[in-house]
Amino acid sequence: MDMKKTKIIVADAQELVAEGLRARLSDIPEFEIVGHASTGTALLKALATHEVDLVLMEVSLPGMDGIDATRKLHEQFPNVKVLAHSVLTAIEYVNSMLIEGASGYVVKSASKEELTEALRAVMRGEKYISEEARKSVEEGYRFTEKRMDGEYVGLTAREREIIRLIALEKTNEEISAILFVSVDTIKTHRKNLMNKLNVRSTAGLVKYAVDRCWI
Amino acid sequence: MDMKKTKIIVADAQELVAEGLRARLSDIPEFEIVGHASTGTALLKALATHEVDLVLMEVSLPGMDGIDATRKLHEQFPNVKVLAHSVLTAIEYVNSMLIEGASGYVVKSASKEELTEALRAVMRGEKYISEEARKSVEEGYRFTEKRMDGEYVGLTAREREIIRLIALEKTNEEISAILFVSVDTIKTHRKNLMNKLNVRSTAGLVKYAVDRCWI
DNA sequence: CCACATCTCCCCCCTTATGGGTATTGCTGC
DNA sequence: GCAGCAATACCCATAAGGGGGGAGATGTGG
Repeated sequence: MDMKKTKIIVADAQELVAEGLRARLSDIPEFEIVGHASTGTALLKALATHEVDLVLMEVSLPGMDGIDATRKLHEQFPNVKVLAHSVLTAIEYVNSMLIEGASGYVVKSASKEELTEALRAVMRGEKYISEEARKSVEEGYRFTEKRMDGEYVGLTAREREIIRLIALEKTNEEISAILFVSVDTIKTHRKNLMNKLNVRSTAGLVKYAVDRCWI
Repeated sequence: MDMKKTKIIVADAQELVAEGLRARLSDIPEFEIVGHASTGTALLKALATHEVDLVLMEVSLPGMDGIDATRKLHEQFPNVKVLAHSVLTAIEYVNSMLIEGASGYVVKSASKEELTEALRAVMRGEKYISEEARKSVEEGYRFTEKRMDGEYVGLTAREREIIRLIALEKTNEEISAILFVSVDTIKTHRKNLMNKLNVRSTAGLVKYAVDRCWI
């Protein structure tokens, strides 16, 4: 019999989700939810003081999102495992989380059984990816020509700055004024962003920014 | 002593939120969560068979959103109270919910105490609106010239169809082909949408559509 | 040192969107 | 029947976005 419980922190903007998870896992003795963080920054702070085995990480987090939080987490706490836990299943998010070191990706609508199975798999050192996420990634590759190489391209800091301003309804000219660069530079960044994210208009960029809570 | 419990259904895309609410209200005997619906359609179906006093309604719901669901709910079940429960606090959502007959608007980050207070107020026949939502509405009026009259302008069915297609990265020409109308018509709708929602670009329209889960 | 990535800026050309009108049709409510 | 609204369509114009290319200035890491 295993006396050592797996200590879990839930990173999710909504505390209600954490409470729901706590209720859901309450009768499974091997797991214990020891805390909740509603932002990436709060999560890193909590990890510094608590002993934690695993983080159930939402991708959409205000401030620092789940992808960035996972990167920083693995730099500072390489032994803490991360299981992504989100409604988003688009290829960009799944790939980003796995690249940053997540051990799996469970959709938020997963049943109690699937969730516990995923948690156990991750603690055994295996990967677990929900069917929906896996399917979405496959279809993402099927319907795009730009990603057939299988390589994920992350955004640079500058690109994030710009996509955020785009989502805030700024025009290229306004953005160029804010960042003190030429309008052509913004146009170039915009083109690069659309190529990287495989979208064809402002709408796609905005959706990406909103999904990642960059609003 | 009141023997009659208030029967509540939670309408939220995430079942985890419903579980969190159940856990949160479990030690308050006057309330009982009798069900959960993850879409507006499912909610109306559940109301037809269950006896319910109040619906805790998320604004963002897949399929039929919370605003439409509240309208239909009040047509079919005028005695069921609705308490909006969402992360969104933008003026459009708060006003829309209240106009459609919601008795209050509680933010999702509200404490257990605030939530129970809101539930009790609504069951007494009073209105309850969270501070954040109230503030957002006031500021919405302060910073816009187009809404100073205080009148909320709802979107028509056609406008929703079009804003959805815009958010799906369609161009005006593609939308016109899908709906079998002229490009000029789409342009007109687009202009009307931007005026009604008080945004100045595609980005604003996309954010609105995403927030309402029209994706 | 070289390779690589990032950020910057420029060229050309074309499409699309935005903002101001006006106007017709049909439907609904008074 | 008339007022009001929704949906349709057109005119004018300018502003903004989108797609192709190239290219110099950094800094970082192998």
